[in-house]
Parts: sequence; C-alpha cells; structure tokens
Amino acid sequence: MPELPEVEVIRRDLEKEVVGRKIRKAEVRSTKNAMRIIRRHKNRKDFESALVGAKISSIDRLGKYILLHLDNQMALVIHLGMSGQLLQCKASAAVENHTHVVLDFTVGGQLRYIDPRTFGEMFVSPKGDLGEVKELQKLGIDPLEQPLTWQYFSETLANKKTKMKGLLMDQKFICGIGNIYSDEILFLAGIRHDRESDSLSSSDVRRLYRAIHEILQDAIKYRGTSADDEQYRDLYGAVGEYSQFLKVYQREGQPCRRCRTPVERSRWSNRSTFYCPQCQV
DNA sequence: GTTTAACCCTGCACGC
DNA sequence: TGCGTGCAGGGTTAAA
Repeated sequence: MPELPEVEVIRRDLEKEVVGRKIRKAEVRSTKNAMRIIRRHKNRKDFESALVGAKISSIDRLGKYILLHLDNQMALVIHLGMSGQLLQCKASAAVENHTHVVLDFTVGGQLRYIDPRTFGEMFVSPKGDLGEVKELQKLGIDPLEQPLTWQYFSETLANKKTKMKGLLMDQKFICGIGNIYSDEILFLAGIRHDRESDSLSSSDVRRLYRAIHEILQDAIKYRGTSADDEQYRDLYGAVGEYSQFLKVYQREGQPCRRCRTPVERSRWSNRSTFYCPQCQV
C-alpha cells in the first residue's frame, strides 16, 4: 500500500517527467471497474473533457493524495488506495491488466493508472474548490511539508487516550502514515502499538517524534517499500528498496534485528500489527 | 471520545 | 487438474 514515502517518490518523479506536458487525450477505459476509479464523476466524458488540452503546471502532495495542477484552473486529484499505480510509458507499450485511465501527452508518451483492487480514485476539480473537498479538508499535519511542532505533537498525545498505532494512522492527526510505517516508527521508538497515548513519558514522546521523521525520510531515500504482498511500483515500474530495511513489518517469527526475540504479530482493528515484544514496551 | 465492524475488490491458498 | 470457497489487505465511515 502506498504511504507517504511512496507517494512522495511518485510526486518527485512526476515533477521531473510530466510537468510542462500537454494532455492530448484522456481515456477512461472500458474495464469492469473503471467507473469506480472516477466515482465522483457522473460519466467518462465529464472526467475526460476536463483534462484534454490542459498542460500540467505543477505537482503537489497532501498526505497520500497527489495533485496535478493544470493550466486550465483545474486539478487532477489522485489517491492510490491499496493497489493503485501510476506508470509512465511509451504509447506503444503493452497495456497491463487493470489499466483504468490513460493520459496521452502530445510529446512524452503516456501516464497510465493501474489498480487491481480499485480502492484508489481519481477526480478533477476546479482548483478554487479543492478547499471544499472534505477528504482534503480533514487531513492533519503532513510531517514532511509542514513543521510538526514539538508542542502540538506532545500536547495531542497527552490530551488523547487512544492506542498509539491508531493515532499514528489517524490521517486527521498526521497524514500519510499507514500500516507499514506505523509499525516501523513504533519499533524505532521502542513503543508498543497498544500503548495509550497519554501514558507516554517525555522521553518516549521525544523518541517517537524523531522516529517519525527518520523512518519517513529513510523510506523516501530508498524509494519506498514493496513488501511481499505489496504491489507498489514507482512511476517507471520498479519496486521500492526500503523493504530490505524493514525491522518488524511482515517479519512474524523472524528474530528481531536488535535483540533476536521473534517478532510477533497481532490483530488491531482487523489489521495486522508487527512488533518486538522485548524492544517495544 | 474511542473502538469496532463493514464495505469496497482481487488474488491467492486451500480443500474437495 | 479444476472448481468453489474463504480470507487477507488498507482507508473510510457509520454504528456501537
């Protein structure tokens, strides 16, 4: 599942590859679930006509959302969901299964949206209306883009009484962290997933604050994570290299890289959580 | 205020 | 071998 690091890698690559390109043709393909991807639009034409002829002027990221700003005062908003992928390729390249949307540039090939599980979505909105998109409105602090102040961070933890894993994954608090990186951040900070936020000492909070930045920056450096069952691929179809540095995620039964205790897995709100019972307290 | 469960869909593992 | 069934997976949201 693409989380903040993967989405940021894609954003940076899009900035290099598609800014300045003009969309010659936009096609919502006739796949079984293509309409699910553009579910906010009433029909294909409504989506396609907003894009044709526009030039991409800049790329933004808000949490796990990618925003392609267009020179026609519209913005193309993309959320990759669980299995969404943006692929830059030549127009002549074979079309992969589950390719739902294709943007054809006047120069520079195509940008394709592929999504087997169709949890992702794309929509076009007037730039002036982006502030009214409720999913974007509710997003909390983006730890890379906005300064996550020590005061806000520690006060929020102290004022809530919720389990740490849930809080880290709460997009209204900090946006961009999902299941993989919440496990890795909590391991690095030495904090269990089920610790309640108001039980953290000031040194716990300090370690956690550092771990958020360190893990996310490292994951971006290695171009994200493509874990065993993850289908994440970058803009060029390559897997992320951070998988080899994972300390706990999907390492159930394997020795902890720090203390050799077998990594455990538990269920939290129907999600798998991986942790070291020795290093995390 | 917080937690839980259901929903969305596909691919894979497993059993017959 | 082939088919059918059940479940995992994450974000969101409604319900508890």
